[in-house]
Amino acid sequence: MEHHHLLLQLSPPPPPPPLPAVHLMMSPSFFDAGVFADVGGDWMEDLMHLGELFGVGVGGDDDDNGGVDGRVGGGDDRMQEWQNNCEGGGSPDHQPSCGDGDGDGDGDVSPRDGELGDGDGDNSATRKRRDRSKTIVSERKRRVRMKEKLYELRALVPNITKMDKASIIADAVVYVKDLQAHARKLKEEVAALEEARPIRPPPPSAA
Amino acid sequence: MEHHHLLLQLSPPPPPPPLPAVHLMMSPSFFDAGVFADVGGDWMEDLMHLGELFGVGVGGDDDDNGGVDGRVGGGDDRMQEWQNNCEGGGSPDHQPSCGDGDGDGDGDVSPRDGELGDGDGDNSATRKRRDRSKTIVSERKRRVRMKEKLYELRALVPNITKMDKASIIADAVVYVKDLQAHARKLKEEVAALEEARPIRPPPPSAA
DNA sequence: TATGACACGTGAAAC
DNA sequence: TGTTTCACGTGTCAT
Repeated sequence: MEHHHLLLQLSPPPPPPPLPAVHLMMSPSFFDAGVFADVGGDWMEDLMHLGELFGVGVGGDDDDNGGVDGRVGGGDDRMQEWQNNCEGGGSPDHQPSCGDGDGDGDGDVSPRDGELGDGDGDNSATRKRRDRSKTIVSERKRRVRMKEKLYELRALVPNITKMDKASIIADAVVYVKDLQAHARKLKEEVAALEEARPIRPPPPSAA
Repeated sequence: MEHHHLLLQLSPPPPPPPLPAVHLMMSPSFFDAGVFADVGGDWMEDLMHLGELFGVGVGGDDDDNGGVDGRVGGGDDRMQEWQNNCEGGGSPDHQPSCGDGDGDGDGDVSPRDGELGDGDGDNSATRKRRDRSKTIVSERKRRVRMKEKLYELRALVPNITKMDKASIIADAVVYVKDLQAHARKLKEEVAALEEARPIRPPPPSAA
């Protein structure tokens, strides 16, 4: 714990340092020889989908940020670490992340599909592969979106102690409580002050 | 098999709506016959670790929440979905979630260890298994902690539009901005009001 | 049927 | 050393 990282303590408006410089790297095994080794021919759609996040392929809504407010944190999109892309590479078939007992043999198509049908390269295995990589991209977008929201929340809270995701939310919680209490106190103070002088209703100043 | 789980649906905090009734279920295959089928003898520590979350084993700091304030959301610990517990069960060895090319044959010891040494059941494989399940539990605790922080943040924000994790944070962001603007306006209003009456400095009511 | 949200386990990395 | 945080891919459920 203690995670010193950098603890930059940025004030809300000014340039937001993109958070502790976590992971930020690109594994050399991506775009490596092993990726294009024994796969048949449909690795392209995987790369297209996987590349959506970078903005290289489709001009997409990568930076969603248009939901809450105007400007927020700025583009702090970063590249993640592609550990072992696990798809399109050495093991084309799914390794379902756990021994699931293979009770449901619904899919489980023959591996290394693609050139065994010769004519139709769009059998169920290819289709499954395709929308799997689409799911991966969607999930990654979802993660990025939540992280951005977390960053703008962090940018609003003045006293950040730690940079953990959970600690950011915790600090935001105490800050919101403080702010609520402060606003309430201020409000009743202004009420008492106005009550002391009934004449001249208060200048509304700003609507 | 198609283990349909059960969907126990216990409601965590009584007064506040417990969030969208997300997943909340317990698979019947946990504590099932398959778990104790062919594993040798060291499944106990796994269950002990895995059971820490429930509070059955170790009297631990499951409900961390004691960091921010007094009461907040209450203990909204809930049980997660144990899809296929993947550890200690049918496949004792690791299925590393992806074909990692097995370039590092560091571990990969013979499965069903534990009673083959008779005297020392603590070889490297067992040790690795053990601290792996410990990592799993730690990670799960981390997830629960962050979720709880998110819930108390949600409890503070009055106008919640959606129940998504990202939307909760987004609504909290706009609420904090509103609150800050409101407090600032109130503050200058009270300043103007005090300036209009210099005599008798206002009793601070609550110092 | 397809998409979104979620919890999970897991390797890497920072402490 | 071990612990903790993180992003990832994946299966499942609900819309």
